[in-house]
Amino acid sequence: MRRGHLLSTPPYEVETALKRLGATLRTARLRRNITLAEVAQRIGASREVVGEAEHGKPSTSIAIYTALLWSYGLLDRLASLADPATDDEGLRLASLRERRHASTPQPLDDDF
Amino acid sequence: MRRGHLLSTPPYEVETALKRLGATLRTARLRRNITLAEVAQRIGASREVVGEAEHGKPSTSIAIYTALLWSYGLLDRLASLADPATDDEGLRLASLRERRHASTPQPLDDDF
DNA sequence: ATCAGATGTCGGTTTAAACCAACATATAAC
DNA sequence: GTTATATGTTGGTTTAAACCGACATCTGAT
Repeated sequence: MRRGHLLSTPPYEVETALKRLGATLRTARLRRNITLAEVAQRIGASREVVGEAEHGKPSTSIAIYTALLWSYGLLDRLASLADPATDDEGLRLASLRERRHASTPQPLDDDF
Repeated sequence: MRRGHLLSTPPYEVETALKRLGATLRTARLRRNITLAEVAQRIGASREVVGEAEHGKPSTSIAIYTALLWSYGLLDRLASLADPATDDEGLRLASLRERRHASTPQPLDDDF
């Protein structure tokens, strides 16, 4: 590849976090006693990519990871990953100034 | 595309969760008063893909999302998304039987 | 050791992600 | 209004993700 280096060689912490996430996804699946092929079919993906997600492959789409969480009933935690209410650093900064000079053309449809 | 439908048309809950995640990532960035171009450069990606992540694009690689969390100091939460210790359903099942018939060829290197 | 099931891997095809540059639009400040 | 900055969008290129089939390997049980 050699274009953006992010996908091939992400920061070490990112790589590590993804490996851990993958391992937890594998544990969740095994506990539910289903195979790679079975979850793959459920979420509409191939068996290989699910295996890659469980290995924490960085270049795999977030849809795969998310669909796995969904199939295990663990989806609710995802959306609150960067939850503004618990983003301490962000809260500190927000209290100073919410934003100096930015543009938010479409209010980034918050209708969910 | 039309091959796997997951990337183009994920389950509604998945789509929604990703949009919410994207919105929180945008909030986190704005609070830190940095631009798309700036975070993009920091994490080694293009400005466009960061914008897409903030819109919750499902087909974007998890590396982008993860690197954003990392740059905001919010990475620690990711790995515990499917944390076996708090996977209630998984715990229930695990107490019954840890696994009937599976294979874990390489112990999925847990060295982190 | 054998057998069956699960997972890993390889080769080849299709599709599109990620990139880049340039331009369009929107917002904020003046 | 104008200007400056940020974000959105478009077109084109490169690279590889995701797919599929077949085969290899590993594990667990017999």
